[in-house]
Amino acid sequence: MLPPANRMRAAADFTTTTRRGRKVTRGTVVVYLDVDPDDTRTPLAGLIVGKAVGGSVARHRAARRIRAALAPVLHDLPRGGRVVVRALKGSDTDPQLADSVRAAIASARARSST
RNA sequence: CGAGCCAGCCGGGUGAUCGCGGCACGCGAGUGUCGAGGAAAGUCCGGACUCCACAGGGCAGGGUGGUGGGUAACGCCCACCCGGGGUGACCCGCGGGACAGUGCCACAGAGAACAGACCGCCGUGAGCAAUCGCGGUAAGGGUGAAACGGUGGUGUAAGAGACCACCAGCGCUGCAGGCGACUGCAGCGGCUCGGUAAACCCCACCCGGAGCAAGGUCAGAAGGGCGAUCGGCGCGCAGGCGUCGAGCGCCUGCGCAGGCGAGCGGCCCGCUCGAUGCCUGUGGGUAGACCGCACCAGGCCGCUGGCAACAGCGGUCGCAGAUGGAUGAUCACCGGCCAGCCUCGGCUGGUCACAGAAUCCGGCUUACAGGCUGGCUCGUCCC
Repeated sequence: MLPPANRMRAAADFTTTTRRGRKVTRGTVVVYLDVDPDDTRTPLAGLIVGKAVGGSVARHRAARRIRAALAPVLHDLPRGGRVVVRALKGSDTDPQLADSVRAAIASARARSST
């Protein structure tokens, strides 16, 4: 589970990140990354897990695995960083899930810094 | 040993690293402790709790349906009865009423609900005859899920409960057993009556509405407006009188309610509230925070009562509480299950179900890889 300070809770954060942020698709996940230089808060991360993933058990498993993959890379993000990860069908059983999440974030950072 | 019936239970384990939520303690870093299920599911019943309504009565609407018990309650559970199935353990049944009324019963068939006559049988008339007409009949054939009792006899032109005996069934009476549903025995009766109520309906009993986004607190305007009671009357219960009788009318007693204005949650009679109020106006909000929110119809053990469901008493335990939503991620070893190989004990590969709390309990229903325990029945063999 993510530390409380890094959890994205407000609906407004979700909409701005998915609209303004860099979008990178890898494997069974879609990552949106947005950096707001005027915001000095710690980086926030949020998840979108729809019914396409499966039933309640499958959705929770996908969310937990994505959060676990996200935890080690969160502190590398700059202040004001906003990450939203959307789970696609099959992500609850995808063995490469953690690699896909980290690769997508790295790719999005590389593109936004240019 | 084989086949089967019933009840209860488990439903991965251990370790390492990195994490999350609640509670308690601590100034703090932190420490300790607890952290998904038998179905948490479907949301189909029943309750607790909350708000609204609530004197009482009637109508409408919904539900339940053998009997007795259990329970906070139930459409649940237990025991029994009845009907059906099985050699048996045992299983199955939305199990009141079809002489209160109405409706419906396809196809086939001559005829399907005050039955009916196709073939046949019998009598009679015509005809040389084959055959045809008229009448009688329902024993035999045929149709159907179902054809208005069965067997034998008397009887007859042929036949028929037309009559007789026994049997089956229906109804009534008596006796015996049972708290009861009901059962057993005896007698009598008309001689025989269809099904469907998960069709309307009738009977008995039960039910106010909405739901934890219930509901409450933070939450607070200033200003303006709105007010009053003498009607002889209402409802229920009991008793009396009138009446053929009554649910009708009158009288008496007891209990409840109380006239104006406003409001009223199925409808009506009617009822409720009334200045800490209502209406208006203005400002804010569009699920924000906190409370509700987790210790109870509680789990386990023992004793007592009961066939049992269950109840009583004593002891003991503390058992999730999130809100973009915790209860996990990764790895190693072990263990199930399936397949292949083979030196019969291992190796290799695959796989480990259904499913994730959201106010809380009691049930029902549905889903579920694999496994364990106990009791019982039938068959075969041995002692």
